[in-house]
Amino acid sequence: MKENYTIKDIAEMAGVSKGTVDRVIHKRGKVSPAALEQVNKVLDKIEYKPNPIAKSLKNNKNYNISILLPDAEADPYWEPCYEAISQVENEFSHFGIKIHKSLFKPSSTKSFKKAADAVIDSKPDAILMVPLFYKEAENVAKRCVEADIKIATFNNYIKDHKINFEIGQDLFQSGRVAAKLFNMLLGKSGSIAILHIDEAFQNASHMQEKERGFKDFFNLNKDLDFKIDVHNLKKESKITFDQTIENFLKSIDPVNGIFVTTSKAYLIANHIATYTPDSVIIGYDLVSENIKYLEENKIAFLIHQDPKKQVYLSLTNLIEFFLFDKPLQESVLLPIDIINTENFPQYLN
Amino acid sequence: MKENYTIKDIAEMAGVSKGTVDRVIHKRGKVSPAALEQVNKVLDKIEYKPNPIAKSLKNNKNYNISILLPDAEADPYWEPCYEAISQVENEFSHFGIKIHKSLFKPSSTKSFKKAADAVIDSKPDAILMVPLFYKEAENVAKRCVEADIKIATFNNYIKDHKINFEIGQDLFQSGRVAAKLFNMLLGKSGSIAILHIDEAFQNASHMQEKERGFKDFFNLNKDLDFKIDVHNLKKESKITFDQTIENFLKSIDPVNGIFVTTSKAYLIANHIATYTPDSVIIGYDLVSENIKYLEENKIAFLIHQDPKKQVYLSLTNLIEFFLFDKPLQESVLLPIDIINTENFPQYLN
DNA sequence: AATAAAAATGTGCTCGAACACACAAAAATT
DNA sequence: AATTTTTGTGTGTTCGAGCACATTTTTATT
Repeated sequence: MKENYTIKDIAEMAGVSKGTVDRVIHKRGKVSPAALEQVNKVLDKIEYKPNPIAKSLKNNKNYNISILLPDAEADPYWEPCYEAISQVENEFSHFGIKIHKSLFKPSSTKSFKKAADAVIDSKPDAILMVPLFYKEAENVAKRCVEADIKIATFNNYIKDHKINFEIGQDLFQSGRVAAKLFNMLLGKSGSIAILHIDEAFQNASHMQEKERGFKDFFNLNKDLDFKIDVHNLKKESKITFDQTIENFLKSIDPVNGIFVTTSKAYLIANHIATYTPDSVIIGYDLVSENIKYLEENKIAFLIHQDPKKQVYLSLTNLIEFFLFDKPLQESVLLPIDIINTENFPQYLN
Repeated sequence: MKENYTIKDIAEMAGVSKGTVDRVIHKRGKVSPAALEQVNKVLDKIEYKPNPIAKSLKNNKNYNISILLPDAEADPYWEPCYEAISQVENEFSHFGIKIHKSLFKPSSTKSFKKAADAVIDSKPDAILMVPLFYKEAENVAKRCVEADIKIATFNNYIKDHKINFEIGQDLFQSGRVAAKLFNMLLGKSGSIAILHIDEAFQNASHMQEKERGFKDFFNLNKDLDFKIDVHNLKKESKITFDQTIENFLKSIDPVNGIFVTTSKAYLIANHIATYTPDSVIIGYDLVSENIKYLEENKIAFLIHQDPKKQVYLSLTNLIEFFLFDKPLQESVLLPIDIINTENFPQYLN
């Protein structure tokens, strides 16, 4: 019963030509009521879905996808995204897919705007971007809709109905994951410092989400008694980032746990032995310095946001939409991976 | 430079007809040395890869893939595999892909053999199987090669070069992951019971691998001092499985940790409060009973083997191989996911 | 040199969808 | 009733690869 019918099959069954069937399917009119009924009768009986491969061949278009993402020179967190891009390029270049990478400085709104302008001007079929800057990203989305460019985001969410595909992690929940881990490691009480460490703070919303989730966990578990302090750390002028961190650690009382909401946990781990040796550190992201300290047991856990997978899935979703009409899943939430010394290698591929 | 050339393009560039180019590419002979040189000169200059979509359309074959897997009635661990199958069926039925599910009893070699015989007789294009029974699975692989059927495995590995695609987890390493988690939760010393709980033990190799990894971790960390005991538990006749467990717990001294190498951790968690209330339990797999006890904090962590993803990736790999000549990655290792109360929902999709 | 055999080369069709275009039938206009 | 206009219908081509078959060219044989 579940065969794959062709237009020709339907034409024969309805006693008309394939041209007529085609007009009915695409609602192009110029069909007599009698013929329409004949064809619809057949279409009701069977389940027709055009052969996606034939459709794609006929279409025979090249698709350009532009990716707007931060320069990994500024932050190695983005490095795995580049790998995903190369991988997708290799897999799909012979399907007529061209991918163009456009970098901006994660600390500069201006740099984002400039890159975005150029990318939109080049009129690609789709743009995949990291919407670090809310307002500016919204503006890009708006202009994409106007220019009939599909727009997708990864890493961050901007709650904007214009986005055709978005992928990322539930940051609030990832804060809760970290909280639970501390709870298991430290028991029913203790002191924890939440550290927001970043060069710049234009885009602080993701840290705040993690903080909210983290606190939420401890607030809802009434039998837990934790003292939680929040600190914002950014690079001070004149001294190095590392020295900024050192000064901070000198200034606080030792704590049982340190939750670093960014990928900069290694900056803390570097000095932990000296200033607060018994603190348990939980941080984010499998950047090489973090892994180094994880292996030295100076970082207890890392939470993995899998930027590579985010890019890979974004691109393949867009490509399969273009080539084979696969519907775009609007919003995808990736698992919140808990990483220790023993399972990190498998996440690096 | 990086354009997608067609056979027609090459024919023009070489000053021959597309038929000749085709013969050169497919090494079908009947080409004069002069023409061969002309065409090869062009082929060296450009990078030709036939349009996979056109190739697929021309080919226009239906592919049958059979899956040989345990009945989820016997063990709910396999349930997510069924979801993956439905999902792939929906996504690819219009590409001419047909999937046939064939179930066997995980406790019965005979049942596996019988199902395998029927499946091989039906001569599908590929068979995806769970090679629970080493010898029998090897035999299936051999017969598949003879019958020109692609053969893939998931969940377990049988070290057999005949397998075209295999996917699973590094079980030794997953034992180490569990060990590290106990280390973090229990500190530098303590007592841990390794429990192999299963109805039957024909296929005990995966438990032993986990045990080996687990012990390996503690052996290599000389500053740790843990007493580790191993217990095999299977259903005794006359009494229920649950009572078997209860009797066992009654019989042992309380331990600090319990490592369950199968998906049966819930059977232990059920009685933990009564017999060894301070034991930390780590088990495998997101079956619903396990999740229930995870949420009640009776199970500390679960390790996720993602059977659904295994099936999904196996099938899509085979399909893309058939449809678009994508090379089969021979051996895939999936990440070892650490699950707690806060991150399990994202893994269930 | 004429003919047969072999080798090389080009043409044309197929896969299924999509659409342009030619043609036929019905309806509207003189 | 003869014509133009509108509406409906079928045919043919395209996308690129792959292969069957026809045709041409070269080589071998009488």
